[in-house]
Amino acid sequence: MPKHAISPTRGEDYPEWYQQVVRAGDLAEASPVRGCMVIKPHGFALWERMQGILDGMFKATGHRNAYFPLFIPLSYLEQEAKHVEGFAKECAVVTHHRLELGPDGRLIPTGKLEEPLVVRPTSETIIGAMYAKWIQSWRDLPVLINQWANVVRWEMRPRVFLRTAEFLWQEGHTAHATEAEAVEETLRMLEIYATFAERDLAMPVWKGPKPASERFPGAVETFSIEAMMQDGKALQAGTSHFLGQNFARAQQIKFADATGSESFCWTTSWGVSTRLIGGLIMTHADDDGLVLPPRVAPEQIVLLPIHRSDDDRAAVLACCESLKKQLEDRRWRDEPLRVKIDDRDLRGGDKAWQHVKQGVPLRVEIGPRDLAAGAVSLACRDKPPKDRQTLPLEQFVAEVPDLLESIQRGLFDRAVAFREAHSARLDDQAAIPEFFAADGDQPAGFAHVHVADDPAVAAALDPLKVTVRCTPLNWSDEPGTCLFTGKPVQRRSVIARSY
RNA sequence: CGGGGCGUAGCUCAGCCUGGCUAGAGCGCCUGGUUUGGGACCAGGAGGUCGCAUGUUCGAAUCAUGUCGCCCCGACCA
Repeated sequence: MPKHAISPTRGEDYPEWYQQVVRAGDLAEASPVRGCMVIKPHGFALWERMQGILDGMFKATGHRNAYFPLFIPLSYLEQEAKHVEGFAKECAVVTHHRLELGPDGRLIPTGKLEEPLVVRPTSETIIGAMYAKWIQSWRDLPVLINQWANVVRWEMRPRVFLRTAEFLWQEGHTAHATEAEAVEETLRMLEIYATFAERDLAMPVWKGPKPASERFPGAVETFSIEAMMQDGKALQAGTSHFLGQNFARAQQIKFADATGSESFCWTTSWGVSTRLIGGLIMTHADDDGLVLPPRVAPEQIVLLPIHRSDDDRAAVLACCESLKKQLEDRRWRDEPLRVKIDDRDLRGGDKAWQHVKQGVPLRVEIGPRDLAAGAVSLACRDKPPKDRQTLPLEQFVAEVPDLLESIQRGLFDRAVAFREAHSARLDDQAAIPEFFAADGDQPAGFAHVHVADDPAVAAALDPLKVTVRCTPLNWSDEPGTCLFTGKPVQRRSVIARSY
C-alpha cells in the first residue's frame, strides 16, 4: 500500500495533487459540458455549510435575499464602459430561442432574438436597472440585497472550484445615500468575509484595497481577502467593491434627498464563490486528502461500528446509536454536533480511509472490545491516519467540543505558521526576483514590500508573474518609498503569484 | 485565444513507430469461499463499436486530414 492516500503528493506535483484530492474527497468532477463541473453531494454539503454561515452573517447585518434573472439584455452591459471592457471577452450569449429539426435530423437554432441576452457574468447591471425603479426617495435607502446564484464566465482555462465556466456564488448589491455609508458597507462586508475565512474556514487572510490594475471593472475601489495556498500562491478568496456613483450614473439610480434635490446613489457589490472550496482544499488538505475544519465539515464525527458476529453487530450498533444521541445533545460554537454512523458493509480499513480522504474531523471506532471496556477508539484528521487513542466513552462525550475547538484552532494556527514561514519583508528591488525565483519544491510565498498604486509597478512585476494582491488594512503604518517608482507610500503591500 | 502534450474498460496505462487471428494489464466492480481492531487473500465473472468524422487500404486502435475534449505553459479572470 502506498504511504499516502493521494498520489502524487503535494511536493511531487501540486496541481495534480489538487485534482486528486477533489476526486478522492468525492467533492466534484468534470462534466460533459466544457469548463463546467458537477458538484457532488459531499462537495455540495460543504458549500451548504458555507452558505448557511454566510447567509446568517448577511442577515444579521440587515441584508435580505432576492433573486434576479439569469439573462441580461446585451444593452445593459454596455451601460458602464469599464464594466463592458472587463467582461466582454468571457460572456456566453444567447442569440436564439427555438430549435428546429434539420433535414439531417440535427437540431438547428432558429428564432433569432432581436436583442441577444448575456448569461450573467455578474449582476450589477440587471440589479441596478431594478434599483433605478425601486429607489425614489432617501427614505428608500439603503437598499441591502444579496442573491445566491450561478454565474457564467467563459474561462479559457478552467480548474475545478478555482475557475470554472459556471460557478455558484453570492453577490450582494447595496445602494446608499452617502459616500461614507457606501464605503462603510464595503468595509463591513470585507470584514465579514475575513471573519468567515479565519473563524470558520480556518484560512488566514490579508484584507485590504487592491491596486487599480486589479480592480473590478467599473469599481472605484476593490477590496479583497487574500489567502496563501500551500504552494505559496495567493488566492483571492472574496471581494468587496465600492462602486462610487459609476453604476448609479450609468443606470440612473437616483433619489431625492431630504431637501428635495436629486442625486445619484452610492453603490457597492461584494461576493464569494465556490472558489472558497478550492481555497479550503489548498489551505488544509494533505497527502492523505481533504482536511475539513470542524466548523464547516458536513459531518464532524463519523462513528464506525466494528463487528463480526450478529450478536456483536446488534450490541455495537446499539452503542453507536446511543453515542450518536449523546453527541447530538452536545453543542460546539452554538450548534449541535453533526454525527454520522457509517454502517455500510465495507471492510473497516477501506471505510476508515474514505473518511480520511473526505476530511471528516473525528473518526470514532467502536467494537466489542470497546463495548466491554466502555471506551472508544478515536482518530483526529489533523494527525496521521494511524494515530489512534482509546478514551473512556464518557470522557470522549465530555471532551468532544474541546476536541473540535482544538482541531479548528490547530488548523488555523498551522496555516498562519505556514504563511509566516513563506513571507518575507523585502526592501530592495533586487531581492524581489530572487524571492520569486525560488520555483519548484520551494514555494515562494508572499513578499511584503513598499509599492505605489501605479501602472509602473504592475509592469515591473509582470515578467515575474507576480501581482500586488492587496495592501492589508490592519498592518501598521510604516512609511517608505515605492521600490519601483520612488513615490512615498504609507504601508507595505502583499505581492505574490496568484491563482 | 497562442505554444506543447494526451484521448484505448469506472481509474491508471500498455499496444500504434513497422496496419493483419477473438484488443491487453494492474487497480476498482460483482459472485463464492477463507478472513477480519484496520486500505486482506484465493477462485470465478461482468465491463471497450480504441474521443468523433472523413479518407487511404482487401483490412485501421495503429497511417492521413479534420473536429471535439482534457492536461501543462502563456494571456484573461472569483
